[in-house]
Amino acid sequence: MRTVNPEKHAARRAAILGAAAEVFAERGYDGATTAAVCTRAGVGSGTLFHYFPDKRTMFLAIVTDDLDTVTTGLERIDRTDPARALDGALDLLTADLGDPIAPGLAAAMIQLAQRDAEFGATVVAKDESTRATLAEIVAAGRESGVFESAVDPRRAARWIVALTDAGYLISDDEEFDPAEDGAELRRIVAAYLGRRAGTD
Amino acid sequence: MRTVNPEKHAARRAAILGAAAEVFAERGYDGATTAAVCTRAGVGSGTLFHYFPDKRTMFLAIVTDDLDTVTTGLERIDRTDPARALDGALDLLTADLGDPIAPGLAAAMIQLAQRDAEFGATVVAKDESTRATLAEIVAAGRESGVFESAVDPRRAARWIVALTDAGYLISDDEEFDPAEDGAELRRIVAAYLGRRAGTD
DNA sequence: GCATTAATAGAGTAGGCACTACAACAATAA
DNA sequence: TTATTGTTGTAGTGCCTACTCTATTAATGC
Repeated sequence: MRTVNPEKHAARRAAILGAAAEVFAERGYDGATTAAVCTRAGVGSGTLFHYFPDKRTMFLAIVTDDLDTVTTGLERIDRTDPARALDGALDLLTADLGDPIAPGLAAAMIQLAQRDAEFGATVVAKDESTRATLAEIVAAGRESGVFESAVDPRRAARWIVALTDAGYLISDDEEFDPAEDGAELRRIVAAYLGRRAGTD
Repeated sequence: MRTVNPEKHAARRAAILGAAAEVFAERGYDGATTAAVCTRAGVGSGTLFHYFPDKRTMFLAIVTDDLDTVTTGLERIDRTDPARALDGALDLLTADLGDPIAPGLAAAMIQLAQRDAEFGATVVAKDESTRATLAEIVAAGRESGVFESAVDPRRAARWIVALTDAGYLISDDEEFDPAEDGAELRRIVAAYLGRRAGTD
């Protein structure tokens, strides 16, 4: 008999996923070849398909992990103070702004979501929960008077998510600085919501 | 003898480009097949490659046309009044917000720009000229006191472009409304720049 | 009408793709 | 050691890709 070594298995799997994420980010979903992933991960194709049944599953594993981190994080946010809750939400949404593969991965996601109905549905679902949480925070902030602008909470939530997405798209720019531009993003959101001075 | 009919040639070429734009938007650059373009345009592959030497040239023709429209438009903007100039620039940047193929095309652009150095350079160049124009408008507005926030003009220009890009990203959403959300985008920019009330 | 040649379709081609079959290997349990 | 079984690499396999070749059609000038 021989038993499985779950640690080694998980480590190898993670290494392949890391290499795959880089390739997907650089070449997009269709542009990424399994051969390129094998080369970068330093494994043969037999090994690759021993760990993952197909290319699509590999991509889903990368992306849904990232999305889950955000959505579960948002659920755990303490919403008693709207200003703090907003800060926490923005922290989560902008957590990977410094990651160089983030913009490419985001573009690949958009691409596949448009064609793959099942994948698109899961992305929309995750997005919806993010928006719902943000909308609640915005609504609470307006009621308590912390946010003074007359924004529609749902529309505001959509735009805040879009704004963070936009951050990822420009994050491969030479002039982009994760810290500075992260702060700028917060300033834009604060101005948009009419956040009272001294609450940040 | 027989001469070329430039009108018919141009018309056919435009028809193929239109079909190609749809396919590129739906499937991304690598996902789009020339066969799919042929089917949608209703031509054989021989015809397709009679009009375009290869797939890449086809994509460049679509994208550079779009980019040129924006950059040349921005150059022609009357910059005497910063508030009006900003409005005009935003009009140009958000002109295609209602176009259903815009988000897919944008994603395909990002994807190819990351891998194709020459194409990436032209995209960056166009982007740079857009940013430069916006930065000038923002700087002028700050000097004249129309924009009251202490923003860095270049950074603000980058984020305004990012914000319009964000608009395209969410424009395939069910809840998206070109008119309403276009207005919301202007509100965000106005709040961000601290635009004095009554100037819009 | 006739010659010329642009325009077009469609079969064909070489290469690259995701994925598989399989043999060899290596780690464990007895 | 030996049997067992997860793990790995190599050499495919058939399909799909961008693109080409060639024969045919049809529009023009004389």
